[in-house]
Amino acid sequence: MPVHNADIAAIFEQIAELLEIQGANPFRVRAYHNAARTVSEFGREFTALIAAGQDVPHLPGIGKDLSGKIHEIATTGRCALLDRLRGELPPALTELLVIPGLGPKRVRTLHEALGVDTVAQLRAAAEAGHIRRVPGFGAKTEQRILDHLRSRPGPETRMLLPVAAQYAEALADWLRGAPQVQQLEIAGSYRRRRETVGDIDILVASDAPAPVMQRFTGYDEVRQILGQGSTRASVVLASSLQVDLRVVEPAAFGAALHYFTGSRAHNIAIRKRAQARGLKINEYGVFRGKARVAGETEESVFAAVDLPWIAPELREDRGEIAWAARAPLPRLIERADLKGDLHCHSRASDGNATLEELAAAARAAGLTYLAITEHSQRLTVAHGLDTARLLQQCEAIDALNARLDGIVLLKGIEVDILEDGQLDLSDEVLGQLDIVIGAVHSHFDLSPARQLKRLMRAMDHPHLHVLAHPGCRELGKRPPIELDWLRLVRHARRRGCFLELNAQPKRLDLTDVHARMAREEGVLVAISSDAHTVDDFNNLDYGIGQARRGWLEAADVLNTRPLDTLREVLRRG
DNA sequence: GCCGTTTTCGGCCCGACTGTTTTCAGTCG
Repeated sequence: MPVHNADIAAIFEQIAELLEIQGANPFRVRAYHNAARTVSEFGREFTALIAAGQDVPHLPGIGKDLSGKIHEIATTGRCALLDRLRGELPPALTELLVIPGLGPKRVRTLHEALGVDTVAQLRAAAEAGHIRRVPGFGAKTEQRILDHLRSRPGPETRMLLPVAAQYAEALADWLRGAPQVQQLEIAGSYRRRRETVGDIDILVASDAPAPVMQRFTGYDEVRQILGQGSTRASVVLASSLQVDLRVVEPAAFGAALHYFTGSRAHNIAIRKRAQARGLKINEYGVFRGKARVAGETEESVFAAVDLPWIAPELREDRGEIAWAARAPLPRLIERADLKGDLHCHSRASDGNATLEELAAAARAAGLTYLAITEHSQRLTVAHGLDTARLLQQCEAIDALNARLDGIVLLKGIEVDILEDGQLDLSDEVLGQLDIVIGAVHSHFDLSPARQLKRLMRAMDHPHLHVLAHPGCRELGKRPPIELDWLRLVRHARRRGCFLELNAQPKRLDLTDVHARMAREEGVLVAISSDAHTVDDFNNLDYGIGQARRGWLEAADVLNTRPLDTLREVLRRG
């Protein structure tokens, strides 16, 4: 069984949790948590690197010991430290940590006092009334555990960004109705434009917190109030979305916004930087001793630690701080930079709009060209086009272009990449099109080596311009295909191919990490709506968010070119 | 366990809220 980076990260997470329950040095615990994150975000598979005879590369927070463990896990699939810890503590104890109110200390106490090692044993102990008798516990804690276990809401679910947006924006509007609200921002991973969000963080500036808090907990979608203080409250909405509200005075809004936007790792790094300058940063401002020296705006907070403002999408502690300290950050792409869209479907395959309707909607969305890229014949469920139908559509597009104003339709196809890397239509017909995007819609589970070979072979094809939704994932449904991404990206570079960043919120494929890899390797990215309806051009906003998380500038994106430049770029040698 | 314009040792971000206490530990973000 191949060992993936995700497997290494999972082992580090479990080591961290078991060490925590053992009461180990919290900074050692944090080192393992950090390492898990770094490993899972690293662009290449360690197993592949090591198999190629290379060393584990130097990564921040990964020293001699941890890089040795990465090597150990990648080559053996096991980790001696984890095996030892599992012998010392029942591994199932870590499953208790997800229960609200139970952290490492209390889990350990329950283990020692009551012999509780599993969720089932915890439930039995709670039902028998044993937990309330343990020192440090009480009736309320016991009840809270029981409530959670009885209402067991299944595995932790994260919402797609546009789904969360509906609930979050409505609640934000409701809060803005309070006259005491002076400023309001939805912060957290929502503001960082992560592809999914686990909860919503709302920040309000107000001189009168109490009525704001009251309005918040009185919102009619609130199902449960998890906690409520004078400046902070947590609720669960009927949709199961958790929302946290924080109210601060206006003079602290910038500091609080920075704090509440995160990511946590970014915040920690910024606060460390402040420490080194004799400053302290918290949600109330930047302080030298007791004097507040900054905090009204985010810019002032960054300036206090000698940094320019860093866009929320970059705040993941992926090198943005060191970068900003020595050079200008990328000027991140914006929606207005997009000149066209290179992927959509009409009624001819599985879309539900006509060519004319799509053209009008694209023009209304500010675009000047739109590639029509139906599925190809192999995808029968989507009414994929064979050669005859494709040529018919080309004629229809020519005719339509003659009448259209302000937008040009490009003749294209989303051609299926077959299992062996061949394309689903002949060279002859593909050569007549303006643009060919290729996509995998089957055999997602080939071995990484075969999958890579398949995609590289498809890219070798002289007429293929863009590899569409390269990871083939659907968030929450289908995992990405497995392959060595750096080799794929470098092959695209050699062949003059481009990689799509599919902007459908359920896909957002490329990932942020791979988009950044493409930029660093000099491969242009196409941000495409994959529209199937006239409303789907709104997807482009989500694609832009993902692209910004991948550090992309307008110049890194294929479809920021005006049409004549685009045509030149597509004519690859 | 990591890391170094104070440091190879001794630090490591910071505060709100809850429940169980009677001054605070634990959890959470």
